[in-house]
Amino acid sequence: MPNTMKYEKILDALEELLKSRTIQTISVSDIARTAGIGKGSIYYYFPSKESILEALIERNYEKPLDTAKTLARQTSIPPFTRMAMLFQACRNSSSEFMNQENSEGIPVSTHQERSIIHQKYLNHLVTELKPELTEIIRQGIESGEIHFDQPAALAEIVLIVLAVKFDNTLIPTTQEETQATIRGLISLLEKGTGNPPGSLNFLMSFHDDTK
Amino acid sequence: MPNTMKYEKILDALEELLKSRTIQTISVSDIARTAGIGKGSIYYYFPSKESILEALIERNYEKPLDTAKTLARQTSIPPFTRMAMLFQACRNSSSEFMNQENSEGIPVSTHQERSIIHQKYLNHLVTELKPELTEIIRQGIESGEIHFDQPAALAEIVLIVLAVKFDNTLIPTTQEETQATIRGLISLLEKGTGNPPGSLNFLMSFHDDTK
DNA sequence: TTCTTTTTTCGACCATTGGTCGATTTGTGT
DNA sequence: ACACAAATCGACCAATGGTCGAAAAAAGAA
Repeated sequence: MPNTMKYEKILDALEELLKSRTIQTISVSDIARTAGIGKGSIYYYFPSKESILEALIERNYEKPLDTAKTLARQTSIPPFTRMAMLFQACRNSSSEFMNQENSEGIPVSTHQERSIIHQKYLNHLVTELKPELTEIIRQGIESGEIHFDQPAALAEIVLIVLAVKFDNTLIPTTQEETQATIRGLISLLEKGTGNPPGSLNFLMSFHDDTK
Repeated sequence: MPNTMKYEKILDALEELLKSRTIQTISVSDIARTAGIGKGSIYYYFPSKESILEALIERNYEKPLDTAKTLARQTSIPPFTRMAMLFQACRNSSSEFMNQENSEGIPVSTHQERSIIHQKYLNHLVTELKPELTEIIRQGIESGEIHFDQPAALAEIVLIVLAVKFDNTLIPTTQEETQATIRGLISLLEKGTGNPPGSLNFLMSFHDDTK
């Protein structure tokens, strides 16, 4: 508890700098200056520049993912509703600090430079949420709302598609295309889980929020 | 036609070096030395180090993707068979120069460093193959073999899942898990396209090749 | 061939970076 | 007050991506 303060300060500094620049253009000295500490101190808390970024990513994901997890455990709520909530949480966590700039006007190369972040995001989101979504689906199967015999696989498929589409830099497409794909996924889910067409449309709701 | 030779030489050099090291640990001087030319010449053909990598990736993807494309156009072959062939092509192109090392023994951080390559791969594969797979599906719909009203979305979903799972570094899992997910996808496809269970099992065939 | 002009090649050079290190300060227990 | 550990710092280092002007090759022009 003595020194966590400075540790967090470093993360804050990087987070701040990351809003207007890419990791590659941010030097360790920049981080130190922004954090208001000496450069040497940085390496007292982190072994490398890369590790700072990883720690920041971890920090930012923990919160939304944790809430999503506890949310997912509310067995009183019907499975598909919880699924929708989980989607929502995904979406929020994704846009949290990935799309700090409206991605217009940023050259393609800059997108590329963020690849480590995006990859980490994809990995975290899917691996962390897969057990939760699997459990939700399993409960849905038991209660007869979902007809599919491979809950884990289904969970992973859904998460992969959602994560990739939410992070619009991995495969940049227009809003319309993204929506079309999500709609297709829902359609596929309906037929695949034995639900009538349109019954899962409410899963889309998370996607047309304000802004 | 005069100087393409040296251009290719640079790409060859990077490709060679990439087999044993990561991009970040390869300096432009290294590339120059390996290619047997002066460092300055590199910047005569490429504007930046990053661009060399991109050109290399482009070069390596063109071949397998082109064959996959022409393959996909053989309307005489039934849709699902062509789909399987396309999957196969995906798989080959993915393992071509991503997994040059047996990924055992490589620290996680090293995996991360390759993220740009993997991201590029994912993007290329999906965007290039989506129109082709969409067309195949569309034909399958017309011929009554596929019942699904959003061919483009379905194509993208399938490609995303396959591309992510083939590239086992984005979300590293065990072989068994990967297989389980693919099996789930096929299951989902069967139910989603109105085909009897097990009828699309042959799509798995591509996955248990030698080695 | 010889002269001129353009294209290509090169490595010394530069600014900057990630990371190290010993010195110095701050904190803590006795 | 003392000793000892924890924490802080910025000068310093080796190495990097990229620049530049000079010089060699190539290509015309005569």
